[in-house]
Amino acid sequence: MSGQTRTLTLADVAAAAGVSLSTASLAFSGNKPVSEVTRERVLAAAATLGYSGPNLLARNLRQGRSGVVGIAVGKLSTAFQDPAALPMMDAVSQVLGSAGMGLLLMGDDDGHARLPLDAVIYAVCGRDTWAAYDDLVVRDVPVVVVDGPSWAGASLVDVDHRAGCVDLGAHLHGLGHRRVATVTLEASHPQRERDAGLREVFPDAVTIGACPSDLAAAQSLAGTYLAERPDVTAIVCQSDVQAAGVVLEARRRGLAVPGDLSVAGFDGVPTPWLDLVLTTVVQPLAEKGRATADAVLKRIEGEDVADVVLPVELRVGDSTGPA
Amino acid sequence: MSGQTRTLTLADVAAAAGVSLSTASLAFSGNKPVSEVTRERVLAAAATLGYSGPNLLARNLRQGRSGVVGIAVGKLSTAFQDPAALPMMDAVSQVLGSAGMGLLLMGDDDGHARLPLDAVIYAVCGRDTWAAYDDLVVRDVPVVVVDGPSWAGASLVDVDHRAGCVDLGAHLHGLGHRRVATVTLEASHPQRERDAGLREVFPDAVTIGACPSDLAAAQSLAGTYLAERPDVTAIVCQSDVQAAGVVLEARRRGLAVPGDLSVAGFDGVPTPWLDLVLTTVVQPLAEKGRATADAVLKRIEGEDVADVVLPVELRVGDSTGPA
DNA sequence: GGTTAACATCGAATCGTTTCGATCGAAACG
DNA sequence: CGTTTCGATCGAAACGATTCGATGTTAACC
Repeated sequence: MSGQTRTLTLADVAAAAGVSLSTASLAFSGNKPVSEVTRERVLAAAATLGYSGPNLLARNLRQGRSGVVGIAVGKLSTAFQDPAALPMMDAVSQVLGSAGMGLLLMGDDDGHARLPLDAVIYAVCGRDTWAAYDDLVVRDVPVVVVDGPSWAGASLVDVDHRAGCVDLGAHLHGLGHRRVATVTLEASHPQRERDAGLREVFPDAVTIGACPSDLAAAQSLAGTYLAERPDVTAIVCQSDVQAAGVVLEARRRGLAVPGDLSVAGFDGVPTPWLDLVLTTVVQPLAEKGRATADAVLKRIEGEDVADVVLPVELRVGDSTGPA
Repeated sequence: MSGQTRTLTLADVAAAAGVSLSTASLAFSGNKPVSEVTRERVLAAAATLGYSGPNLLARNLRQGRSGVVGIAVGKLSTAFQDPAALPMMDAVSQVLGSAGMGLLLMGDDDGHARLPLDAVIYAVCGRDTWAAYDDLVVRDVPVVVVDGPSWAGASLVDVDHRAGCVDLGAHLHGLGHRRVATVTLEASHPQRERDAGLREVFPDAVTIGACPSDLAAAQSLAGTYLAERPDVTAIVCQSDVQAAGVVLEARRRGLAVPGDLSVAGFDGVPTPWLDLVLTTVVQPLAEKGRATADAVLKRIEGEDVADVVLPVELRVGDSTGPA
């Protein structure tokens, strides 16, 4: 009544219920059996007092974990624009969520060093985020890296970029293509692996250039290249979005796809701006996310985790045809 | 050497440095002045022992805050597919980040009730997330709602959807349009406001239907409508993505935009799949994000925050013309 | 009927800081 | 020179739970 109402604690509830502090704690957490009648008495007392449950910060301190996993994604808006990122993040969030943990976005910029994270995922990892990595190692925070490269002390979840591109190359070679060009991503582990895979089949593939997974960027890149009327019969892109851009641009210039030019992508994401099925390498995105989350949870429990490399699958669509 | 190395605490550092625990704490936090020589002695001791800084969970408990702000976004992949969401999130993350706070994604599904959040943002708030809202109120967690509706106890950040649509309607009316149709979003506060605004100018506007902010969905919706060869001269969409879909579909059916049909959108986001500038209502997305983050920070400090309604701006592009 | 086992409850220790209030010496002031 | 002020340091009290080990109490078993 008079004066500031002090914060309610579990001790207050215990007193009101006529049980010990420890019993009240058990009534809430259920970590050890409590008789039904006592539990109800405690919960009733809590309801009467208006106690809204154990203080989570106190629990965190005692248990030595925060329940929060960070995910480094570089610049937010860039990272999420990649349609391949979303299904993965979705799966991660779902698995962690059902384990009672939350996913915290870590931009490049800011001082997340001050947040108590139970683990960190390096997903669309820019070079910039590596600095923070050392700090995590010092603080013994488990790290899981998605899409390589492998770091000391970090667990790895990856897909077999290389094999996928080999398959794709073989497919094109089988169709009779001999002169192919490629649109790549900016330098990164997946970029290097995919390129290497393609070059196992076509060592002399022409690199048109690198650009982000962005429709307009790929379109303009393809535009300047196609303007020179090159004699390639196929263009392999390192993402479906790029491939879509190339298809649109080719058509704009009067080239039939796949009649005059075959185009292939990577990822296996929806391409709503195309009316054909893209030939591409399909990543198991959701599974990648789940594997990542599983690795995180295991690492938090202190278990060792073997690196994971998931298989990919070539999907032959309508965007590739005989040379 | 022998045995498990116990966790290092600030007390160990203090002892090694020959100062009191409280002084050691101050040396790290800088919350009160400490002589230069003592600070260095403490930091040196910490470095020698391999102490990686004060335990953040303990600090959180003591200070009564976690440094984490939740953001409710419904299903992750859906929320982030909306290009209008990203610049806002980006701004939120940036402002919070520079205040040393982190942004935690809250999906519909899971038990984020167990995480100690300092505040929660309801952004792309589905009906589903409301249940959790009551819980937040009980626990006295500040809530900021973006894009309405206003809830008891929550701060509000919004843009003037209604006025924007009135302006847009006036623009079309000025061009001579009298029969217009509209593509709306699923029921939500912005949806209702935008519709109401349009109907201030065109009370009899035909509702084509509702769909998510998704190119393909809008395209198919527009397709079935345009197939009936309606006599409308303009279609107003509640998002730019929808508008882009309508433009593409109209052209596919041989209608010139804006010659035969004017099309307008809402948001002011890039539409890379169009070669024209969309007439639209431009939201100040980054500012919306900043305002949201500011409100969050103030509410955490216990300050009261006035609701914010940001102005929008009509951008006349090439997708609308005389009726 | 005596020995175990299982269960419910309790008291006390612990998690590792931050921060309040007091102390002490030195500098500033009139 | 006596008094105030200030800065640096310290000891002790929070912060609010979880959990270990101990203590009765009752049920089960041969």
